[in-house]
Amino acid sequence: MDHSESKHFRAAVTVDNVVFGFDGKQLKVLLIYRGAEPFKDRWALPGDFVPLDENLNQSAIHVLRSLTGLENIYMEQVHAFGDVNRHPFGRVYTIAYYALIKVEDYQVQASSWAEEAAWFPINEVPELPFDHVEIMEFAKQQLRNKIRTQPIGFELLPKHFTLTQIQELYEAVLERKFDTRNFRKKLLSMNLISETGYRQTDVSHRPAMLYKYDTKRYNRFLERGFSFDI
Amino acid sequence: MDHSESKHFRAAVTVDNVVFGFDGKQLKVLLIYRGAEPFKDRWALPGDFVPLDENLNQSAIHVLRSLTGLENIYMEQVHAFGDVNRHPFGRVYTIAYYALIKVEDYQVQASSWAEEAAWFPINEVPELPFDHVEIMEFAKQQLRNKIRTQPIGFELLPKHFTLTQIQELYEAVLERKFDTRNFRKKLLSMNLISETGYRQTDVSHRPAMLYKYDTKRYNRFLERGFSFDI
DNA sequence: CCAAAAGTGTTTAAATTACACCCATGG
DNA sequence: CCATGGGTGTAATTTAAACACTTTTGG
Repeated sequence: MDHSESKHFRAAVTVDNVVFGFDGKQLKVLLIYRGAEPFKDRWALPGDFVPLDENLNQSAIHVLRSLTGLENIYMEQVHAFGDVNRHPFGRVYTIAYYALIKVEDYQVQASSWAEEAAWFPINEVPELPFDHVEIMEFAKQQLRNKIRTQPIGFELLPKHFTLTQIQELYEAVLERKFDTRNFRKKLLSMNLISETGYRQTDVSHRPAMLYKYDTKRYNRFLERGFSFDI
Repeated sequence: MDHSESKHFRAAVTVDNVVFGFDGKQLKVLLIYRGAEPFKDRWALPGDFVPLDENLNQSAIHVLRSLTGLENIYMEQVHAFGDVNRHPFGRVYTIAYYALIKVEDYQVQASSWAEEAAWFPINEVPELPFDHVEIMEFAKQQLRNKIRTQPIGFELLPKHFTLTQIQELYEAVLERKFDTRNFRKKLLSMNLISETGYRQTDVSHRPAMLYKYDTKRYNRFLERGFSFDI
């Protein structure tokens, strides 16, 4: 008996990606201009159907690359959305993923049925189709929870970074300011990062020390979680 | 054009529920004895296909009731699992949910295609089919994360409870002991619970004060999250 | 009066907060 | 020499941790 013909095998599954980008100042989100139905000619989260022969997690990565050109991005699952009428074409579930990347490290290039791909400041996104507003809110909340309990943020900075860069990242994501001294004290006391010995060059002020992070300690923290209550 | 006939609408979606039960001493998980293929005659998480006309979250509740008789249980989504070969019948995604309930408050009764439904101590579960081991681990981890950042646990105790009951719950979930004095100090300082004025009766030792929780403050905490680092 | 669990305070250590000025570079 | 962001320390407060005995009830 071919179970694929049974009454249950009539659903479709998509992935929707919430790619947050940090440009050194503010938090942005990557949207595409849809060149296909439904909701053609609308800005939306980059998402597409999951092929039947592709694993879910893999598909999120592929869909993102296909629509926006972004590659080698670590994405984390957020939540599954499955209301009956969330998609006009039928019963379409979506699994949302999110990532946080450094805007200037990646080249965004719309392709496939995406006509454009562009960054929007997190507080200035256009009206979104489907349940994409809800999805974005979920992802934003998860990003905030994550950044407070996991040492996220290092992997998305350049290999060598300044303490100010990390602080600005945390401030952008959590939408609050930190005291520089206390922030550095806390960050350094975790021994997750160490000086490279190099400094910034060509800046018209005192050049900042460049740091790198300690992969081993970092992974240990990832497993156990930590508390970034500052 | 009937999009439901398109190549993408050939997937099925199930929900799998990880119901943790607390019996006052240890943490258990609810399994069913499968009376249907695949994996007939095996213990497994209570899960089933989501009907095409039912919302995902609703379905988790219905499936649980249908298989185990459990009603009025608050369930939270854990994660979506979607590897290509996770199900022998075809492309079947599953969305995992979890709940934490008090064992003695509910009557478990297998029905539908479940032949039995029973509680297993969390460290003595039989071999599980599908990717149910992975799902359970995910749920366990999420429960632990949750209990440390949200005041979970009150809603699953009786309306009036003793401080010792809460402490035992935390100890069971987090698998560690707490100092009674410090635990109480911390819990009471949050002002989430208050004395009812009543005490235990018919216990052959000093009767404990019964507490209730303050729904308003509780909800405020739920929104903001909190840190239960003790 | 015995058993069993409830209940309670203090001291020490650690973590967090608040806060203001000098430093190094490019132009 | 000016503008710019980098960089640093200490004191006060808050929070967490360790730790042992008395109380109340039923039997």
